[in-house]
Amino acid sequence: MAQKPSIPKGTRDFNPGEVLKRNFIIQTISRQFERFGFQPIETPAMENMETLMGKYGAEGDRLIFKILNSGDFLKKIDRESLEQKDIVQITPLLSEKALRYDLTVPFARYVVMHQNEIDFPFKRYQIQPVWRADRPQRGRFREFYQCDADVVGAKGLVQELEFIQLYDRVFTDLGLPGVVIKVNHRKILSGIAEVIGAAQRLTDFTVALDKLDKIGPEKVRQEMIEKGISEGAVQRASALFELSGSTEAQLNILREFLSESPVGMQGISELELLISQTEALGMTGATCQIDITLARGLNYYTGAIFEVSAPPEVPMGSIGGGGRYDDLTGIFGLRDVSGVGISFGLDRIYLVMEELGLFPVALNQTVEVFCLNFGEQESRAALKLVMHLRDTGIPADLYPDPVKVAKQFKYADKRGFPYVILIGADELREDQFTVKDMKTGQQQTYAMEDWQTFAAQLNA
RNA sequence: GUGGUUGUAGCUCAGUUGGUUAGAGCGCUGGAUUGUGGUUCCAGAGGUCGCCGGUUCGAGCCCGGUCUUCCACCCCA
Repeated sequence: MAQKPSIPKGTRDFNPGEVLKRNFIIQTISRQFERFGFQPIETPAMENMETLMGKYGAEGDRLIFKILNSGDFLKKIDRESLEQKDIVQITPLLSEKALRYDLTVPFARYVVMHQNEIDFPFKRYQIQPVWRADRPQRGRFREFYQCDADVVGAKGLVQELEFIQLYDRVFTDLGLPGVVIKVNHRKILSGIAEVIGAAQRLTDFTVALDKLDKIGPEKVRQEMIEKGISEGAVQRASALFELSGSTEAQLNILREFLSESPVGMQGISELELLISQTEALGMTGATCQIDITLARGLNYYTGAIFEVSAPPEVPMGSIGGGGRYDDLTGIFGLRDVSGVGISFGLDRIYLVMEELGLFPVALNQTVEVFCLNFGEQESRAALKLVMHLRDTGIPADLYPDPVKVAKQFKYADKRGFPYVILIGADELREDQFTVKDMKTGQQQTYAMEDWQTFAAQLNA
């Protein structure tokens, strides 16, 4: 009995039209990555459990897909640990591999393992799927693609500057308007926490602050207090909740607020430099603005942080993010390697572009010339012509069976082929071929030896 | 992980207070002078109503479970 086929929750099939559009995005991104000097690498879908666990916080560990060991793994587990039902204790015995959760941690592992072959500073890009055991929602999948570019072994602020330019160029090439690149600096956040006396609760503070534009100042205050930040501290921070105005004005207020915090002041001067340099360089489409509420959950960031929001008319959350992490490879034993990186969320960019109708229409027309099949003799002549066209670089195809002409035309129409070639008994006899323009319906006959004339017209 | 939501033909959906052989549009297949598609006309195929169990004389409809979809949290691309 046939079973009804299905695929796991949060995963998708991609049909030909979708793949062409996804490839368009991937090609646009990777072209710019290469133009900016990044080199491609790939890493395995699965990593050792220890490589991933503990890198994304307690919440992240829960979302890592674990791979069940092969063989009689239950034999190794004693009755006692089974009966205790302690997941944390038993998991390492059941599973020693997991699907990668992002591309940054595998990259850090890669850098450490290949440190002797790598010429630093190393600029790499990587476009591969990642997996998260999240609950699927719109723009949220359990299998999705990240497009990452990172530099390791470079401390200068010029890298951050380059990443803002890279974001700008990619979104310009994609034709996605209204993209805003929000920047902040982890040291500013540390400084604020320090000044208000909540340095111990930096993560709780930033996570709550990050929600400001979503839930409003009142709820943010509430959440901070619930997380154990003192009312006095929250009160002091409140002054920053309504921070607005020009970049200049915001920085001035921050400078005053953080004057007692050397760390905070350092963050301000870096951010200020970044913004002014970006303005000096100019952008081709996107805009760049300071957002001190931008926090980004991943706690390995230590310097500038970026986040790219979808255009306001499409509710989608962020379509990219990144930042500087001073010690990502430290946990794998390689100290003092500073890194900066950004990521593009392919699947969300796809949804945004689809919603706004921004994909070039020409993408789905793969085959340009389609030859009908009138029988054995005729199709042999047709195939010869098709091969000539293919060798000229024109995508051409031949219907495989000599079925009814109406059926072949119907097929050509549905596939959207712009030109149909007929070589029937008449054409074969006269050594000719007839071309039908499917849009206008007009037909023209060429001598077989003049096929290059036809090919030249297509390319014109 | 918490709370809610959805599931009927390939697709989009109807289906009255539980009551005979479950419908529509689109799509699909075939036909309307065997070398002409996208428009028209005619005919046809296609469903164990997500799955498992329960209530009932009787369940697409009620109840429980499960999977799936989408949404809000959490978190994030």
